[in-house]
Amino acid sequence: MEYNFRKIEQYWKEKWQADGAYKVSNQSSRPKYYVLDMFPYPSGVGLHVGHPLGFIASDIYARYKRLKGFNVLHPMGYDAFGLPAEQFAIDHGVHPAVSTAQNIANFRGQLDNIGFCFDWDREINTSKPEYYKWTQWIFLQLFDSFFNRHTNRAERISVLIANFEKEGNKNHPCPGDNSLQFTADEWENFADSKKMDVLMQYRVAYCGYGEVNWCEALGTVLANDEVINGVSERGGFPVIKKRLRQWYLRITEYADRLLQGLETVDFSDAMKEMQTNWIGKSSGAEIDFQIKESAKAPSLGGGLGEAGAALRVYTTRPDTIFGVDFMVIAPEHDLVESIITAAQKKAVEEYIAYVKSRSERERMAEKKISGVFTGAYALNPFNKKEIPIWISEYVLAGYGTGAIMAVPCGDERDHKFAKHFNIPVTNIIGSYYNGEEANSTKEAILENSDFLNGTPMKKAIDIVINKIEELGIGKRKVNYKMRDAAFSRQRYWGEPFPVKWIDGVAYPLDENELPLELPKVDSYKPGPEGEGPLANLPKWVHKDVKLAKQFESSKVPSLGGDLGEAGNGASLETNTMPGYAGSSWYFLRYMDPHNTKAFCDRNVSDYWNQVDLYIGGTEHAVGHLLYSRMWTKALFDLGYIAYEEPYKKLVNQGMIQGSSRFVYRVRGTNKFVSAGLKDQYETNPLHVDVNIVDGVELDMESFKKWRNAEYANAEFILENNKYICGVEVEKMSKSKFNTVNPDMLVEKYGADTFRMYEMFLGPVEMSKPWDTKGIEGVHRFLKKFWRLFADEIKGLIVTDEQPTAAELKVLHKAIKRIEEDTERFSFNTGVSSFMIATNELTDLKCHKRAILEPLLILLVPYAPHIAEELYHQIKLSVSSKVSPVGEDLKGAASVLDASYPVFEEKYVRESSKAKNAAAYVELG
RNA sequence: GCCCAGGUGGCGAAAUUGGUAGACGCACUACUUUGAGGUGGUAGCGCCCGAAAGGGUGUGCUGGUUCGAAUCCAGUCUUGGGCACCA
Repeated sequence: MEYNFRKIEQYWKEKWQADGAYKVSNQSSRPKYYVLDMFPYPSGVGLHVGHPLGFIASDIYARYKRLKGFNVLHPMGYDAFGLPAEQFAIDHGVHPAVSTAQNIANFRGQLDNIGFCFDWDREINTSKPEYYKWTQWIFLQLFDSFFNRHTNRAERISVLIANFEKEGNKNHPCPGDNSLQFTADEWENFADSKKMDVLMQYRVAYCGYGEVNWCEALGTVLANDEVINGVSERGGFPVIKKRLRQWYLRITEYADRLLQGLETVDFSDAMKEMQTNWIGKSSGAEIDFQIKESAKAPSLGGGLGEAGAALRVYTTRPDTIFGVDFMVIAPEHDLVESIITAAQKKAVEEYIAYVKSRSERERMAEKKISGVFTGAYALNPFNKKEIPIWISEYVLAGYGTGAIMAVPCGDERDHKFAKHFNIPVTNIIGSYYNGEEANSTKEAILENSDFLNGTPMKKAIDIVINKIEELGIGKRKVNYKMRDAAFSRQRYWGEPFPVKWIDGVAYPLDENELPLELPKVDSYKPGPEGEGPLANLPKWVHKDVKLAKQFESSKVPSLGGDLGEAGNGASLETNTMPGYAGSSWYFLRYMDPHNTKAFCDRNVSDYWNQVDLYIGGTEHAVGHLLYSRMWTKALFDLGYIAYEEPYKKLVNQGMIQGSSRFVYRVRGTNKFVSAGLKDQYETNPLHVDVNIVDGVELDMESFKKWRNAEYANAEFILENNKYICGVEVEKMSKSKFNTVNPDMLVEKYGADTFRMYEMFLGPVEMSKPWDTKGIEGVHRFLKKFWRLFADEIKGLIVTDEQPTAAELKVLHKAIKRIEEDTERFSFNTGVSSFMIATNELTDLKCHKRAILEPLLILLVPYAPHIAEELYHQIKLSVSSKVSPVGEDLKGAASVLDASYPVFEEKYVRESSKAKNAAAYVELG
């Protein structure tokens, strides 16, 4: 009886499916546990080898928890909206729904190969109307809400309206426009459209304007990633900044709660830090600097500030105000136009044109200092010192007020700027400043600082803030680096907004009109004026959609005219939602995936509660994780769920990178030179398929046959008779020929070996290049493990003999270590622990059931197929004395359900005994 | 540029957290099983000197703290991830 993994895995795969072994009920007397993977985007290249890493880890943990007696929810689905499918459609004319369905089928096949315990009845797909109906529904809830700063939570917009009617907006200053103030009477007299405009500036999901990277030639908006040196990555066309109407989520209102929530969840410190930095809370002050009247507009009254505008800056260090040697404003700043002097006009315009071509990323990463003087001066509010105002790309319009007061002696970037443009530096920190480098200390005693001379900096911060508040030229201010989340895309393959525009006012669709289905299009080309492809469908855009009843009842007066009539100017929103819309709430849908009445039944979401364990990559640290946390908080605020943090514990799996191999072609020849000798020639490196390279040694015959014998006539310049390839670690990608298909490995070694090998590679959290070397060792372990149970000739050799002390010690040591390793997600050492126990039992020639069976059950999470098989072989053989070889196992109860309590009651207790025994041994 | 993480034999790594560095596995070498190939088994295996016994040295680099550092601190180099329209 040999280890025929193909037969075994095939058998159990089918049996589990037939038995519905992984079906999870929403009702159970067992405690619940929710293990969630970040669902994959079903890309055309199939499941990449990094995906299984996280999936296997979560699968092991889910199975382990099930062993421990929990009712475990462990679902899988697809984040199916997104740009690549749309780009594929543009390039190949295949509808994204079609290519996505194909990709999903492909993914599913690959996943099934690996023996996961997903409950496939709960599969979700964010691009299906049944799913995105609820994404749209949640959007409507966000649209119908505002963030009440007094209660610190989202509330219905009707609450706000009632408040406006009673007292205007004096207690609810407008988050979108600070200067907006009105009384109850004024509100009452606003035109309907004005009321809607005002409300829009309060909504949690709102429409506004924002700058985007616009490529005229491609007719699309581009990500910063897709812009390189001012031109598009695709095609190399010029890219400029363009102001477009955009939807946003008012995530900034949740900034404090997003920070506080971090204290209640079990994320890594690094993850918390990244989110904290992203939110970027800082406290300081906003200070107005008067602008000195310039020559071109002489002040008649002669008094300062009479007609002069003020430049408002945000600073965290008001204590350094006497060290301000210049001001810098963002090139997009509103004041630029009005303050530049005639002499500087040309230079400023040239500079702004240059900045327009640059992405935000480039602007921040730029080492070269650039900027231009406006010709204007601001006045220090305390000593009226004249301060030159500059423009530079390192100040971003979106952060703070888009203007800074520069203190070169205390800020490195300001210092470099000052040195570069020969601006004299005022030293206010005495010996802390050496003239060469800025020093951002807070310890100095201030000098050259007027009334602050002799004051320690830390004290001075408050003194200055109090003073400017007294003088009415500024105020204490908490600032966040985080901006509201841009929530619209000018694309096709995403959720349509359930919004209708009438005379420039946005109205929500009625709930019963959902889902607003994505229409079929013939062309995926963008619409006019930066609108999405949907704008090319006038019939769809103007189709008759009734307005939301909630609006008629919320005392926002009706719109006049019969909306059912054609020609009322109503049109549907043509933008679509971004990729993160569907993924912001999907963990809830898994709980109740077929519900047609609600996104998730409240009783069900109460039962499953938060995700106990969430596994996914750090690349989502600040995107998806923050958005889904915010959506969860909003749903909580509005009373739809009982908790405001989605994920209790987060484990970040590392990224599996590709290990690329290169050959070096001597320029202009058909000769390839080995890596060690390549410096002696002029060469071009060429990616070569990792699958025809053994380690670093090229299989030259395979190379000649590679790519339809493109290199059939290749000649090689060898070192030590070998052709050695160059190695580089890169992202895994088809074009780099560094992908290793998991299917091939499963075919060759079996799913159990593949699972254990992926874990054996190293800690789950760590990134590492994929390397198939070593998989043999894991496979060998499984064969060796099998031989503890079965002999090739004799068949099953498990006995009912009493175990010896030495054997028990091996077992208990193994149980202790494997349990600890599994609990702390150290699956690599978990696998090692299995290997050690197997080696020791082999040395002891131990084939006793009392030892082997517990070990077997412990193996279920790691290698479910072989464990189930052996478990049933023993059961049949030892209990009925019937040789199980070739026996039909149908009808045997699965270890996956019936037998778990056995493990729970019998072996866990022995495990704690083992701990005591181990402690005793150490002492004695 | 800014934020986060990593760097230990030829290779993947371990060291349960400041206490014998390199468990476990790969590769390699020798022997062994087999008609042969594969498989299985035994032993060796950080580097340097040495036949051996033994000695020296060793966790990216430079310093520091400590009786003691892969582990803590400062600086530095380097690789990977993120930086808001990739998901």
